[in-house]
Amino acid sequence: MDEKFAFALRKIALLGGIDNYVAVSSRELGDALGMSQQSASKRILELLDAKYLVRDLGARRQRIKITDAAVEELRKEYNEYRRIFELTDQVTLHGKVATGMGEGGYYITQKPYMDQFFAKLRFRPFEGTLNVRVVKEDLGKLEIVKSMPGVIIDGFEKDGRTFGKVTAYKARIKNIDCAIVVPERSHYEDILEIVCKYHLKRTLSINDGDEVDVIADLSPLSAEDDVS
Amino acid sequence: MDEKFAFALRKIALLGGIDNYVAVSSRELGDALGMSQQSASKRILELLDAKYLVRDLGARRQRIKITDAAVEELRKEYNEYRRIFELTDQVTLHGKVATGMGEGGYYITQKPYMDQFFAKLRFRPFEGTLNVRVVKEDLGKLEIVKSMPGVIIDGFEKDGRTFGKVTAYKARIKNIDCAIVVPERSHYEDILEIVCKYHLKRTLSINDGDEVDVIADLSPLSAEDDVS
DNA sequence: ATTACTAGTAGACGAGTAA
DNA sequence: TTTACTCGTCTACTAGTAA
Repeated sequence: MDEKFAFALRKIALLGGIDNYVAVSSRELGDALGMSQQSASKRILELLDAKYLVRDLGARRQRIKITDAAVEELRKEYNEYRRIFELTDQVTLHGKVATGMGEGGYYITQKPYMDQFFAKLRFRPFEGTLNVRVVKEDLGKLEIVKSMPGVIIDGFEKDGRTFGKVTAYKARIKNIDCAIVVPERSHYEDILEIVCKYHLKRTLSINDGDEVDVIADLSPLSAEDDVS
Repeated sequence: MDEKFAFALRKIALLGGIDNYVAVSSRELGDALGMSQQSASKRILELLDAKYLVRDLGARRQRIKITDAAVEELRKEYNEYRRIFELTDQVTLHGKVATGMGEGGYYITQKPYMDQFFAKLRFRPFEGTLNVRVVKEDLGKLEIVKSMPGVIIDGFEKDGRTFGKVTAYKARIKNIDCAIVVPERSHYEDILEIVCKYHLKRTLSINDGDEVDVIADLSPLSAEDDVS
């Protein structure tokens, strides 16, 4: 997204246009943005065109509201600031062990994935992933983790089927090294898929529904050290 | 600050240039900013000129670092995002009762101040302010409070002496209504000066060094309702 | 009051290139 | 390889003004 859009959307959000329609004239917005009424008017039209803003153009005063797509973009910037000011080198994600769909395990145990895991993360995953449903309050932290570079596990083709690229992030559960794996096109936004050389449920004596803390390692250096 | 500066500084901070010199070529920065090497080079020169960046121009690779002034600007934007995504209508500031310098009380009991307090906040302050030193972790929240409009108490002149503008923010301590007052040019960055119609120390039985929570009211509407 | 068009201008950007 | 100059283009802005 264009940075000037983010700037305008942020100011509109501060004026209250994030979950309600708010009456903001182009002059007022211009003042908030440090620009002329004309330019603010144009900016509003651009934001409407980009579907970042919806408007209720009344007779006297327009009322505007930020769309979900715009909130998402703003949250990305917010997460950048959190990375700058809040986070050190690790993030704790709290969640509940979810009933695995099993499918994740099928994917990850494909040999090309396994070989890359061993080369890049130095362990061969146990055949099966632990699924953790992250609590709502920590979804923002999860977004931050996903915004990090991580370790890229390349995709491949086999028997005419495409296995997509996967990003892995070093992590720990109760001091056991593991990795959070995020398929290129993951559908479950709040589910962590975790791979480990051990059978985590057995090793840690945890069952579906138990609460766990997953500590994701964010230090970029640790992900970079290559096979010697 | 120019928004394009903030954008560049944010990306440099994410690349690690916030508390260390970091090697970032103009091409790398250009990639991060979605612009050409030439433009990124120019942006760096502009930031150096504006004292938002310092540089160690080595033979092969330049190393850059963000200045404190730039961090301050970034923190302002961070606080805007916190207001958007974190805060509801109140902020709790934790701190310790500090030994009052007494001077705050002298200022606030000036009649022109007192009259405005009564007109705008509906109470006459007890002659004396309660000083609370906010814990380090809550200084960010304090900045957010100060970034809100608040209630403006106009300055005045008396006997050739200038009494500056003061901003007041509605607040509560242990359910007693009070106000945080911030002189236009306040020197103590971590000290809250609190005024109340009661003698707070006596009423609440608190002494220097005691820990207190000050709940600042951020809802903009409550500050706007005028004298009827 | 508003919103938003047109026209003119300043400045932001990238290509080419030097050091 | 770097950084950063000049220069041409194009875009983003404001002023004037209409509706």
